[in-house]
Amino acid sequence: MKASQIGIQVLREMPSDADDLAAAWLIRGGYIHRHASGIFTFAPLIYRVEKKVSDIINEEITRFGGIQVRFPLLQSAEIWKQSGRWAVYEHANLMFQSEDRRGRLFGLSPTAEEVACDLGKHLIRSPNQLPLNVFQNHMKFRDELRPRSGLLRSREFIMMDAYSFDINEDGLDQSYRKMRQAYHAIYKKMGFNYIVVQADSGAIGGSASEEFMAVSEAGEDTLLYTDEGYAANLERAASEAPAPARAEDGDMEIIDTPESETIKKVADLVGVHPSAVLKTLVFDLVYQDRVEQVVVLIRGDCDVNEVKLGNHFGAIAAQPSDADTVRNVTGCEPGYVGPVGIRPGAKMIADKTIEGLTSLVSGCCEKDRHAVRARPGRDFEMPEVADLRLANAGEIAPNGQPLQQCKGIEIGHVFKLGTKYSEPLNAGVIDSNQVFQNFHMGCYGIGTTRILQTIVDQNCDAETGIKWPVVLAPFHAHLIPVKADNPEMMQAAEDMGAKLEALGCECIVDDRKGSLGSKLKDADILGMPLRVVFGRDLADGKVEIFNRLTDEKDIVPIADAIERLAGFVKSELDAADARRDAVVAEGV
RNA sequence: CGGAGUGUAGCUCAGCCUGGUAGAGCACUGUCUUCGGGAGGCAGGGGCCGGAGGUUCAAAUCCUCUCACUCCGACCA
Repeated sequence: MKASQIGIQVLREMPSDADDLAAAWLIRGGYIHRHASGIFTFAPLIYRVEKKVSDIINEEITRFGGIQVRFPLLQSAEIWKQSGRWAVYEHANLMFQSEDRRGRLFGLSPTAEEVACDLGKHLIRSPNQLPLNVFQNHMKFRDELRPRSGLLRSREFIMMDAYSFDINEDGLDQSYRKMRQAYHAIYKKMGFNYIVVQADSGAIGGSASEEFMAVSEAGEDTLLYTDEGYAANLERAASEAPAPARAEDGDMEIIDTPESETIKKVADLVGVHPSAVLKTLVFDLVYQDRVEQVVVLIRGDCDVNEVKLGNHFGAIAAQPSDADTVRNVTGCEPGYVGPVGIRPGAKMIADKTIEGLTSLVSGCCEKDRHAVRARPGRDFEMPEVADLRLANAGEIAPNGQPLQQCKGIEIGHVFKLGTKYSEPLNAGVIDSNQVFQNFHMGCYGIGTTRILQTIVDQNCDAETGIKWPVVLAPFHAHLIPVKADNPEMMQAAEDMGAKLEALGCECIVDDRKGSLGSKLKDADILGMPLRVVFGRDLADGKVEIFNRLTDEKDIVPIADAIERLAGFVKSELDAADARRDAVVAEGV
């Protein structure tokens, strides 16, 4: 393929507004072009990568039992209302919604549980047809409040989404494990550095859920993990809270604490550790049809995990209430709220960190005053207790090991949905006992376009550019004749290109005019793993070959160059397959 | 949705405060000289200065309103 004929345009400077290095390289390399906020055009080179990524995904999902289908992008509001998610997405304002000419409501698919469930309902008439696992690799639309980081959070993207149908939980377990295995095969083959973490189910819902996270500083998710066995998204992670400071018992007393609206100020003023202070917060619980408030009690040195709180009450979301709401609920100024003296009838809940504490500094719902030596159960009623605490690095995980922290990009997610969708959509089959059973469903997502940028993220440096791994590179070798108008150099490059292609090494011949320096610079940025320069050594029948992945440079005869380049490509592709095969061999 | 910014050539930006013929570098076209890590000369093409109103003899520049985009936060497969 000739470089002049496939629309290559490398920018001289970094795009000024990119917040993400990998996105900046993709834009600068001319791989992607921003059309509007969170919407991109894919140029020919990145399209080739997308194709390779999709091929690997489709092949492995198929290997592990998936069967490819196509779901509508434009989906009727009716089915979303049946599952109850129209309101969820409306609340988040996340779905592109519009009307047809007759005023019927439609939404652009942000995900496809409803239509998948509907397909299952029509396709499956007998338990003998189970399990079924249908998947597609297609566009998704989400009207993100704030698109950012190039392809990592865009409003239009490609996602592989799979939906499994089983007749009972054991079947679902099996389907779930197979997909999990398929994911490992896919990410190993692509060469990702990733970990699997326990996750919150979010708007999709369901029980078990795990995320596949590419380890990256550019990631939006914070992950907590231990050396062996435990890893979780911060919003889901559990840990033991550090032991609280000892506090002196005694009778409760109300004291003056002027201008002490924060935990730190109160603790300093009274002369205790923050862990001896009771933190009292008011949250809005957002439901489909209403918003309620709840007062949360937690130890002063800990923070509330809003996801855990929302999940506990089955709410769509939990968020801190504004100051006026706090006043309405508690009858006092924010900063001095406490269970002591709170307006009667307020709904309350306590985090586990409060259990067993006998002497706390607490707000007493009077401005500039606090209660000291307040005892739960004696000085105020102890409400329901739950784990609502945000875990921190350094604390002890459920497996007894200390938690470490890193950032991650979510490149895949697996969910056990159970009957969350099949029940409201009335989807299922009659089992062998003549009893109707709702499908036990699983759903599974891989961010295909997100992978494109994540691969760059893990395979680039800030100074020179991208270094595509061989399995996903748009082309394997970048052939550069020093002078494009020198017939011998051009001919040599084209000859070698043809021979390499025949051996499975995809080539791009840089036939563009321009100095060698500028072409090498472009090659650095574009990041093909192999490079050949046809120049002064051609007189001796030699070329310079350069391996960007190993940094090896050599001047060798043309025939040797062909052998080494094709050999390298083959060994890299074989290695990728071997990584995949190792996963397959593990079995399910 | 809160906060902070930015819209001038394909890209990066200057000009705006203090109104007076629309600029630079890169990219692009032609040409000559170069020719192994972003070469140089000459000649060119490319703009309703985001849009709409206003003020003015005169607006990229001042005023009002709008739209778009970016960053931080909130939110989020």
